[in-house]
Amino acid sequence: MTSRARIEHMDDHTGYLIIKVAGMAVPAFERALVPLGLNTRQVRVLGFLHGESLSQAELCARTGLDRTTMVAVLDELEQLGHATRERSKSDRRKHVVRITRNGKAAYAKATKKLLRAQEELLQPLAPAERAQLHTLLSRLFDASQACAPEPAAEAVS
Amino acid sequence: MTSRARIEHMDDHTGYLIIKVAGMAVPAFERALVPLGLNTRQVRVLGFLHGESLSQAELCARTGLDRTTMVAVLDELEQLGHATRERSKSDRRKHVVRITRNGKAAYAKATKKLLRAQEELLQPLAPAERAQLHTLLSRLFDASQACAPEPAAEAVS
DNA sequence: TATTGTTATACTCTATAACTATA
DNA sequence: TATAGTTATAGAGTATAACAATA
Repeated sequence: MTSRARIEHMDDHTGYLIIKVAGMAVPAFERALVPLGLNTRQVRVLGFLHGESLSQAELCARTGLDRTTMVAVLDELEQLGHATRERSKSDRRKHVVRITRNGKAAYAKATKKLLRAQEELLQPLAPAERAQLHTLLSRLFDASQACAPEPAAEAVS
Repeated sequence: MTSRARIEHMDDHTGYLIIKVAGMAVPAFERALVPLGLNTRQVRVLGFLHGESLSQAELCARTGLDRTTMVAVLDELEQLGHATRERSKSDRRKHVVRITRNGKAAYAKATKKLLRAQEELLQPLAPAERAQLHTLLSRLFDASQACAPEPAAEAVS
């Protein structure tokens, strides 16, 4: 070869491809929630409240959000009428965070919107390929989680 | 089942999985470059300068970076001795940005570090699966690019 | 002394607009 | 008038530390 090998842009690497596709997914999801007046972070938190009432610290542990950020998110959700805070009777330092009926309805709508956005994002792939992609990404994510086990968080009353 | 359908966390959706895996990849790549005193943005810009000299505006078009951000990145690269700026003779408004010998060496090292980081990230997957993942992600990305065609940028002197 | 939630602060990123010099 | 590069500035987002209440 007359020198100058084909230029290898880091943009072509699989790792960077992941980042670029995520860069498409993030705004797509945020856009999908705009009509509901919600953002993905709020919806994520609602998702963890769907089955059980948790303290703010426990919500932080599950979502990976900072506790100062969690204060802001819950302020927003409370103002929207999607969640409530009340002091725990067993440990008065803690707040029991509950999702409201409104919050559950909003979460259901949000899930539909997000699934539609995902549908659009994954449209170039056939169903079997989407399943493949899901499996491959799950394996990558699970492998990383195996290293850093999270301490089990219990529900509060 | 006694009501209460299985809770469907948005964290389990493929779209969100992409975001989470990207959330692992970004810091992994940044960490890989720390020993070289570089970040991914700088390396990306270097990658586009590898074959040809470009104006800042053309670099912006290719990388998608804002022109004010590009100023900062090139300030950094210039200070590191990895790139140079000089006024174009054909159009004195433009700067011809060139990668230096040092810059090429740094880019080569950075590429190795990034490939190793990617290797680690993709380790849970067999080679054939990595190729699959690459193909699937490429299809998603290419499909999105097909909508917004970029105007061809020419090299400068 | 440690933990829960809160507030205040600082720091980074990004986006916008305004300015200059050239065309 | 429009473009290339630069600078200044404001906003959002994030991270840190300090604080009050409770354990």
